[in-house]
Amino acid sequence: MPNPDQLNAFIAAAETGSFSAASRRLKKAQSAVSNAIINLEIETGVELFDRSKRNPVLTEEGETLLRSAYAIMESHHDFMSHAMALNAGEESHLCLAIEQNVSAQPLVELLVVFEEKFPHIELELLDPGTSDVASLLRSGRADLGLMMEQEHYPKGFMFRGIGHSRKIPVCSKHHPLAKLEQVSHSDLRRYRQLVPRSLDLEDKSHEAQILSPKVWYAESPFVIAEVLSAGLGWASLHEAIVKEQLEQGSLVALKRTYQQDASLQGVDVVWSRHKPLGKGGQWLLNECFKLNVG
Amino acid sequence: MPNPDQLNAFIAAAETGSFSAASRRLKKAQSAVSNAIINLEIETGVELFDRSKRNPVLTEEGETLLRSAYAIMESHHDFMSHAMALNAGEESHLCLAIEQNVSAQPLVELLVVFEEKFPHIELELLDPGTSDVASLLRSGRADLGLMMEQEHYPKGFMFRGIGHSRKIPVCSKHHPLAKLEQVSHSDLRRYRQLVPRSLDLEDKSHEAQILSPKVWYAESPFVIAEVLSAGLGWASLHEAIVKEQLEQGSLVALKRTYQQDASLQGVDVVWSRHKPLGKGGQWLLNECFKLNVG
DNA sequence: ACAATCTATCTCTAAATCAGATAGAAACTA
DNA sequence: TAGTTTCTATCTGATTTAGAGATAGATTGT
Repeated sequence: MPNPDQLNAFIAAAETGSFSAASRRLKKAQSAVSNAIINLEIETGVELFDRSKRNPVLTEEGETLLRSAYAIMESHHDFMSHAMALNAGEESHLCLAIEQNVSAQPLVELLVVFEEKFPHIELELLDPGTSDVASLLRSGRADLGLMMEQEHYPKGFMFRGIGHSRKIPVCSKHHPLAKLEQVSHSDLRRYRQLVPRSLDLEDKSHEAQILSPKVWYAESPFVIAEVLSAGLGWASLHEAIVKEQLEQGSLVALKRTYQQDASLQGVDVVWSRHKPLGKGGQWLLNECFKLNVG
Repeated sequence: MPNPDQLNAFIAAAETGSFSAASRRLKKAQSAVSNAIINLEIETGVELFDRSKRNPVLTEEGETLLRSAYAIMESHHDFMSHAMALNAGEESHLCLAIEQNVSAQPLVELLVVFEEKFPHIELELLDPGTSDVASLLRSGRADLGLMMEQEHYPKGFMFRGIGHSRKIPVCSKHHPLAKLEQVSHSDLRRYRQLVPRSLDLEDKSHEAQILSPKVWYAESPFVIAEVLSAGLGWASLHEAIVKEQLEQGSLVALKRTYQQDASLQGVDVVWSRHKPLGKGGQWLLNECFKLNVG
C-alpha cells in the first residue's frame, strides 16, 4: 500500500515535471523523491514516468494513476481536517429538536450555511409533537431545541426567545363556522374542538386552550389540519402549520370578536446548561438569535 | 499523515472490538496494533477509543473518524486495483470512432457492461462524418472504429463485418416525390439529391451514389436529414439515421421500382494491426462480433 | 566544448517498526 | 472468593526503512 509520502512525491514530481523541483517543494533530498517514486513504481508494477529524456514525463498510465493518487490525498486531507475540527471543539453529532408548531423554514436556510461551515458534523433533525422537545433535551437525546415558550423550564436548561408565532382558529371552508363574519367564544364552544396534546400524560399544558366541551386530541398539529380539512371541527393552530392550506383555500382562518393577544406565543431556543454545546451548536444558537422564527 | 497500516489497525480494531483480535486478523503482534492506534491518536489529537473497560470501545469522535478512515482505504483500494488493471494489460484510454451512419444504440448498451468490467479505462467516443473513421484510425487518434464497409482498407488494418445497414431513399412528406406510389431512377434524377461527403477531398467514395445532376453535399447525415425535413430534395440515408423521423412522419421512405440489393451495406469493426488493443479493446471487439449493428 | 542541471545509485546514519516478554487490570468461572 | 483467562500498555532489542549527502553519468543549452 502506497504511503502518503510516496504519493506526495508522485504528485509533486508530476506537477513540477522534475524530481529535483519536487524535492525542493517538499523540502527533502532529491534522492528521497527519486526513491519514493521508484518504490511506488515497484509496488504498483507500473512505470509512472518516461525517463528517456532529461526530465521525466508522465506515461499514459502514470497520468491516469495520478488522478487516483489525487483522490487518495483528498480523502487524507478530509480525514485530517475532520480530526482538526474535532480538536477545535466541533461536536461529531448535533441533534436539533424542532417542535412541529414552529416553522422550520428559516432554520433550513441556515442549515445550508451550516453544511458548508461544518461539513464534518452529523446533523440530526427531530420534529417531535407538542412539548416533547423538553423531554428530548432532558434525556440528552437532543442538543438544541426550538419550541413554544413555556412558563417553567426544568432546572439546568437555558432558553432564549427568538421570535413569535400566532395561533389562529381555523376550520374547513365547508364548516358552519366558516359562514360567520366573526366568531365569538360561544360560537366556538358549539362545535368540536381539536387540541394538540403531548404523548406525556403528565403534561397539562393543553388544558388552558380548551374552549369547547366537545374535544378530540391529536399529537401532531399536521394530523389535526388534515382532520379539519375533512370538514370536522375547528382548532387553534400556529400559522406555520396551516400556511399552505390557507393559501390553497382548503382551510380558512376565523375572524375573532375576542381578544387576540393571548394567542401570540413566543418561540424559544432551549439547551442544556450541563451538556455544553460544541462549535457547531454555538454557531447555530448564535444564528438563531439573529432570526425571527415565525 | 496517517499511513495505511495505522488506518488498517484502526479499522480492524473498531470492527473486532479488540486490539488483540485486530492483531490476529492482521497477522501482526498485539503491540503493533496498540502502537499504531496510539500513534494515530497522537497524530490526530483525537481519542479514538474509550479504554475504561477491558475492551476498547469507539468514542463518538472515533466513530465519525472511522467513516473517514474507510473513505481513505477505499481510495487506496481503488488506486491499487487501477494499477493491477494496468498490469493485467488494460489500456488507460480507449478511443472509439463510430461513423455517424452506424446506429450507436447497440453499442451504448454494451458500454454499460464495459463501465462495470473496466471502471478504470477512460473511454472516448468520436462520431466523425462519413469515412473519416479511417483517418482517425490511421493517425492513431482512435483505437477501434465502426464504419460502413469499404473496398480497400489501408495496409496494416484489420476489419470484420458485424452486421448490415440498409440505405433507403427518403424525403419530406411534403416533397413531390412523396406523392408517388413508387419511384424510379428517373423520378429521383428530376429532384435535388443530398449526398454525404467526407471532409477529405481525396475521398471519392460518394461519387458512386450520385444519381441526380442537382447535387448538394453535407458532411453529416444528420444535417442532411434536417434539410430534407424542411422539404428540400431527397437523399439515400441509412435507416439508423432517419429512424426517428420516419416514426414521427416528418420524413417518408420512398418505395423503389429498381433493384434494392445494392443499397444493403455492411458494417465493419476496424482496428490497427500494429497498435495492439488492450484488454478493454479486445473485450469490446469480441462483444461486437456477437452483435448485429444496424 | 563547457557549464548547468537532471536522475540513479551508493553509503551511512537516524528513525521508525515490529515481535516478544511482562505487568497490571478486567471479566469470567467454579 | 480465588483462580484462570484475556485484555491493553509498555519496555527492550533486533530489523527494517527513510532520508541526507556525495557522486557518476546523461541531457540540455550556450
